[in-house]
Amino acid sequence: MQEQYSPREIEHAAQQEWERTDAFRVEETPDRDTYYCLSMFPYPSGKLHMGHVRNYTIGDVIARYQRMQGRNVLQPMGWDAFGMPAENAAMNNQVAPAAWTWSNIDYMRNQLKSLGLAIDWSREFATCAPDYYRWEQWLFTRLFKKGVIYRKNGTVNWDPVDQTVLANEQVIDGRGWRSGALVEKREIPMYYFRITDYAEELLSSLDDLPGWPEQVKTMQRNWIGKSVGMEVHFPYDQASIGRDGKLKVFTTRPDTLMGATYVAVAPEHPLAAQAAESDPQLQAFIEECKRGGVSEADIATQEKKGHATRLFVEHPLTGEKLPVWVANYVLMGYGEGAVMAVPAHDERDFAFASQYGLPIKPVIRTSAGDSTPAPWQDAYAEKGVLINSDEFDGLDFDSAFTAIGEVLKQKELGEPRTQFRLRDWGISRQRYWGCPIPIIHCPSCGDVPVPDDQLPVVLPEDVVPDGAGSPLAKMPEFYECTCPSCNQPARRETDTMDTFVESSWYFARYASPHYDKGMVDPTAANHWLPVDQYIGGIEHAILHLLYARFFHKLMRDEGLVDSDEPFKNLLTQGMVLADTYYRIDEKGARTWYNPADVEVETDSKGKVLSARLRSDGLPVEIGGTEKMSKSKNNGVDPQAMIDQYGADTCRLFMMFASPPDMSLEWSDSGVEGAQRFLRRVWRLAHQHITDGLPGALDITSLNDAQKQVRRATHLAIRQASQDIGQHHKFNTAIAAVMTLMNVLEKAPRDSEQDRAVLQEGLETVTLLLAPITPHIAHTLWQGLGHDTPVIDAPWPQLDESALVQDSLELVIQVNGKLRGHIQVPADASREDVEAAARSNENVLRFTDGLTIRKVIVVPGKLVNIVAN
RNA sequence: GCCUCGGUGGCGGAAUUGGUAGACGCGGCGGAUUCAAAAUCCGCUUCUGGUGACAGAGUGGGAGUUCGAUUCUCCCCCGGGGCACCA
Repeated sequence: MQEQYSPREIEHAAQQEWERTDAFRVEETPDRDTYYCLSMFPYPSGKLHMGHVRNYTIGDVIARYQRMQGRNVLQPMGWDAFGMPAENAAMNNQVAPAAWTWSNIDYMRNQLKSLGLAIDWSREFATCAPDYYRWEQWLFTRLFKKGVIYRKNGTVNWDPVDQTVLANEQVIDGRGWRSGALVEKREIPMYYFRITDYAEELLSSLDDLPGWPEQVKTMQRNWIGKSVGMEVHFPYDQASIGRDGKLKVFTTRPDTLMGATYVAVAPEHPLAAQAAESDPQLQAFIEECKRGGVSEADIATQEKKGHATRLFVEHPLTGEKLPVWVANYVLMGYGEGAVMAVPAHDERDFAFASQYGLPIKPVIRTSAGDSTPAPWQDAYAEKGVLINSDEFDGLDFDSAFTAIGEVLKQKELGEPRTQFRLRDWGISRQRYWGCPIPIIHCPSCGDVPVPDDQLPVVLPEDVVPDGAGSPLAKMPEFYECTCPSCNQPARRETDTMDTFVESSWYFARYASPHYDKGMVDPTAANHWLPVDQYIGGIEHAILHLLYARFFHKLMRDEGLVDSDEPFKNLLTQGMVLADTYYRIDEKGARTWYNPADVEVETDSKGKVLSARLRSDGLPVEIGGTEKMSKSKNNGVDPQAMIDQYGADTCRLFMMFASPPDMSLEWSDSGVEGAQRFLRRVWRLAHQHITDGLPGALDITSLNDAQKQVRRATHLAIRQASQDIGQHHKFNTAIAAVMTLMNVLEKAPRDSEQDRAVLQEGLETVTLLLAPITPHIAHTLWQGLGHDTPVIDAPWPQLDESALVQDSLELVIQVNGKLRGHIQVPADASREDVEAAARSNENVLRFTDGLTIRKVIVVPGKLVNIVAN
């Protein structure tokens, strides 16, 4: 072992040895305990950012720790390779998305390898490869035939200038991000997954996931949003529009039905369109509602507006005429796209009724009384006894629910129903760089799925999109085809799939990544699945994780996997945040500048005053702290840090900075300290090894000093084992090793036994650090005299007897305030402890003139004397 | 707007889940070593008052429960994430 710690050399050597011995390649070995450790695969955006380093180091620490527990650990890596950034890069640089993506993958693969991750690279794949997405298309055709996938209209953001559909991210303040044009809502046909058919199961099986954070399960439950309520029909007979019918609404408060004073429908509701046929003003209002983006955040924060129609519906119980309004706050996507409005007991309806002068009729006795004068009070929404409701007066919520449900059922005007907030998953995208939807539109046969023997539908790879419309729709050589059932000329679907589809099943593909007879090899898939530990950003808590759970169930129902859930344990990593900086051009478009290119001015207290771009010295706007992302250009490239300090230092620094589930504002202050710590470990080990390795440790003949050192070693084992193995708190595990090092550096090294105790300490430091800083651990382990590599060494065992102490220090409090410390024998009785506390000098001083009322003794911890 | 998580020294964070607030590290200050510097080592470092022993205050703000609250309860403020086409 060299005297100087030189990360570059030892990291290179360790990585070469792992590669030479294929150290992380795994196979299905039936007699071994398996552990599938999976980190969310990256989008190949160009370079790694700190969030990636954090994510993959966490995964690697867990994988290596599990290997030291003796398990057969699978840790794969791949690329979520389809997506919008490739199209944007293509437009900016005139490179085809495929070429851009593949070169990013090559660069980022090298970056990942330089981090020394224990990955089985033989299983690597990219989702943009036809032998991957072929099976996605295969599953699509199966599901389409089963009716799990269907076609209907959906609403998208339309940029009238660029003549293209925009993603929500591309709509900023209601305008297209490139054109600056006001965005409109537009209805187009799309394919949908019937995820709502699985809503009940997706909800209930959350209870079978004790290894998931409560926070994520809560968010998913709320997202699925099961509510029990009533479907209520309001009949209408409208000579003016020549149609009869029933307006269906869903309500969770049928007990307030007698207080309904109007109904409101979404602007997209068919009844709104009917009413507008003879009403130009209403027509104009509906047009106005089309302005702006489709995202819920936009819709929910816009001003609540409504417009009366000339239509009326009948109250299902009283027959009273209720006016029909069109309101922009009613969402077409939830329930029936129509609501019954009870202004007296719903805050939003109350505001709307007040604004438009609609009647407010209280029908519930609440804690605020029998009436509902303005302003709104939260108590108005309470459940209570019914009033002003004829035959239902005096009933409480539950009996009113039942009674009103029965009457509605008799009249065939409604019945109890469960409603989910969850909507079916629309997956059609009018984009190029995605998996083609395997459907052929035939004038006589309709939508025909592409037969298995014609899969995959290969995406042409040399296209450079221009940002106007869908490129595939302009390529006859792609879309012209013949119908598989009737052989007549037909047109291939030119939409591609949402990229969430690829990331919904990749975890299963890793079990048999090169299998060419099916989506997965069921034997391999069932060997590895479910994933034992899944690690990824909290930002995926809902969408990705819900879709992956849904897909796993779809695959189960196709007989491809046996398990019900894909991820047994989930660790949601907090995001790495960084400041954002931008400038706005004359069109209103924003250009984002990387924090590395910006100079920040602060006052004497460190408060940020202004920021300017280094290259031109001119000011930039400060956009706040956000997650590192391509779109805000605030990702910090870890490469410079890896080059300067090495992978171990980066890994150590990143793991020491904070616990994995906490969000982290990026700052590199402290990297030096991580490096300094590794140098100290190296130096002590080097000195120890140079002195010659000691003989065996004899724990029966240790002196007090040696016992203290050995106690420190086993305290570190206890702390690190809990922190890494159970709580995934790597920062405190590292702190424990640092504390141990502080002891070892001062430990005596004179006798053979001194040095045997130190040997145990240094071996412990090496083993505890092995998952976190694997390269230095690899070298130290050899130096400490071991032939087998540290990756296969067992995790150190705690010797409880090393922790035993003869005496303890207790805290003495008077009235809860710290007043002193006493040293007592470990086996002292409660009486002895109390007596020692009472006679403490400081206690006497602070209780002087007071009467002692109570003495609380917490064994091994403290004594609190209550006096007044 | 809705759902969810968080807020502790100058900074990152710790606190065995109701029992010594600030572990461990960064930064800062002082010292040793050195011709000098780097590196390394030692000491101090929450705030206020005091030369000091020490005392008081203190975990976003306000109230409460308790012998004792960073931890539990209620109200409020601020920040992060998600909101179905960023991934």
